[in-house]
Amino acid sequence: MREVTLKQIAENLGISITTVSKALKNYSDVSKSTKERVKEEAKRLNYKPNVFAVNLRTKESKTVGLIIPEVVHHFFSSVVNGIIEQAEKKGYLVIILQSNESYKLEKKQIDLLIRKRVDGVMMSLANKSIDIAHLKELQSHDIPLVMFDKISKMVNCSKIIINDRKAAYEATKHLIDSGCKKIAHFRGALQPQNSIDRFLGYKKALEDHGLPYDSSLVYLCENVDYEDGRRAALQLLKDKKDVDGIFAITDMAATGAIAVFNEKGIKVPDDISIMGFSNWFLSQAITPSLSTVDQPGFEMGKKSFKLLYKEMKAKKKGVPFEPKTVVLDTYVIKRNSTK
Amino acid sequence: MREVTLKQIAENLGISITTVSKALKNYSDVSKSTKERVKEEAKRLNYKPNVFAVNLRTKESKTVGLIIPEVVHHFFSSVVNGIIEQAEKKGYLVIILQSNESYKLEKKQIDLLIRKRVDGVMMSLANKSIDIAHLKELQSHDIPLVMFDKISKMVNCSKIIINDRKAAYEATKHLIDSGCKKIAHFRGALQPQNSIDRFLGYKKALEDHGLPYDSSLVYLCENVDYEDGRRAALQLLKDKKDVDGIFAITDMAATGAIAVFNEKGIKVPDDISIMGFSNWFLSQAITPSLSTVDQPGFEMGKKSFKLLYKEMKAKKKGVPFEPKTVVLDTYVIKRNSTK
DNA sequence: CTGAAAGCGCTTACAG
DNA sequence: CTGAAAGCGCTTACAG
Repeated sequence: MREVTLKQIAENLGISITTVSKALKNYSDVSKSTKERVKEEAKRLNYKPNVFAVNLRTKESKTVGLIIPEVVHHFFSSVVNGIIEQAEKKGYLVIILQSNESYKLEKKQIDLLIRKRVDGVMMSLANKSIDIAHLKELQSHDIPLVMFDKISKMVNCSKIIINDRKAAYEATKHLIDSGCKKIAHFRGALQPQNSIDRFLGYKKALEDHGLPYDSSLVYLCENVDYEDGRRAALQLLKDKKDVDGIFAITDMAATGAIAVFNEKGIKVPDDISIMGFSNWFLSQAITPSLSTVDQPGFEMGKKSFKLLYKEMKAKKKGVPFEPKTVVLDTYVIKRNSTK
Repeated sequence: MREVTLKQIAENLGISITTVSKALKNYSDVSKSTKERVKEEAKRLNYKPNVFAVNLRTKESKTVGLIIPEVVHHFFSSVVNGIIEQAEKKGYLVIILQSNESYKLEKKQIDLLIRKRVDGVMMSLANKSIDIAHLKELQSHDIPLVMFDKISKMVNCSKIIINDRKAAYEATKHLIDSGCKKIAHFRGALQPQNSIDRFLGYKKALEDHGLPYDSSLVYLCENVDYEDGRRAALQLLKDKKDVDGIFAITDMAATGAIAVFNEKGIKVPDDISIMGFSNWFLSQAITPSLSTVDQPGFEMGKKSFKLLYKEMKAKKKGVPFEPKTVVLDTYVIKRNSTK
């Protein structure tokens, strides 16, 4: 099937390409009757504008890029969902790339998106990204950028985040309020800001409530996953620390711990209370169901695109745009892994 | 920052645009020294070809579309992962769209991808899609199509599937082999082929092993999710059917059932064995861990792109391409929810 | 080995 | 109200 062009419509109707183009775009300087004839013919031929040509002329692709550390991940897939739903409403398509938490790959993906001339980029930083040269490069091409969840304070762009420290504080406080006296923390890698912030929130909550902070109760979960949670829980048992509560950095790590306790016949929450973080689907499906902190992924995705859209629109109009930082609310969800 | 063009390089070097273009693409009819000069200057200026112009000339976008029912879904996100990893290797970008299991939306997404002139499309059919006019439309534009998991037999295109009937047969057989005598089935909606096939596999396994098929032991889980599994399990208990095994259409439904039994003090697998389907991450994290059938999402994504790539290449060369159907292996994974 | 020229299919400033 | 023309930035068949 030969693709239909403006030229073909023009020839069929015996008018110029210019007029056809303007008629289809409802320019005011085209007569009503001509518009009707053109639109009818376009419909009849099932005309679809050649986006390649439109892109070249308008210097816009109506496409945005999204870089996330991992696709197979409840939180990020929720973000993706929020983004593509919102983008669709505004007629934008979304190209998704993965960084696999690698700095090198993230750099490569940014470069791909620059080459592709996307109209904007949304991203959550890879754990191993320290340098931000690639983001500066992106911005030097005048491509609007929005960061979410894992951000860099060094980059001047819009950001959508939660208050990790506060959220972790409240999670820990929930354990304290329910009677825990000796609370361990399964923390994430040393690098990422949100791992640091959650740790600090935990520490602060202890201090504010008269519980001594003990660094030997902090276990490292490098990958914040199920296996890490299992390992940390087994180590905790070996250490015989007599802990009565755990605040885990993610639901996955918390789930690993619960699995270990279930196997060993240790009762959750009677013997030990467990608090997760994120409110992944998982947390309501395990036994006992997991108390956690809700992290609004879908909302974060939606807001990310909305902000990006605003910036793209401002850029198009040549209006200056002031980057914004939006902090989304989180809240503790009590289930059966805490008293 | 003004974008660098071939013209600029040509002017800087005092040669023609043609030669610059050819030098950068390593045409054999350009002198070595010119190539070197051009490449050096391109690098110095950080030249990036304008893809919009390249697309227009080559009529290729190096972009493919992907339509899935839901992004937030372990299986589909695994497929997405396989696809974008493979696409990246070949220099393709992936646009992801969601159908939300709706026929109308699926149609719209197909239309978007046609307009966008993607080089190819991969998709898993929405549950509510019966009509295939939109897929015919896609093919009439000569855009290669690969379907995976949920396919339509009416469309002549490459397909990547599993043998649902066989997989369900083996899952049921596993229950029988472990001693179950009265096995219920939590089935999916009546429409989708894979829901039908899994039901048929269940039925066939009973018949082949001398167990009577009893339609009152088949419970409908319209959305094949956690809530459906809970509902079905509660109904099953109410019905007092004295069942000693359940084959659930998905891990989610199985997980809902396990949660109900855990709450009611019914021992899994001692009182009742449960078999899931898909091997989502979830299934190893719950207590007891869930026996299931592994459904290779990542592999399916990889293969989907590979086949699509072959077809796109054939099309470009003008070589005829014969659609293939690939059936991926599945296997039973025994965990603690069965004896 | 180099380059002038046509053309991909649009959009839009401008002339009439 | 209509249309000729320029131009977006490439690629490539062709001439020299």
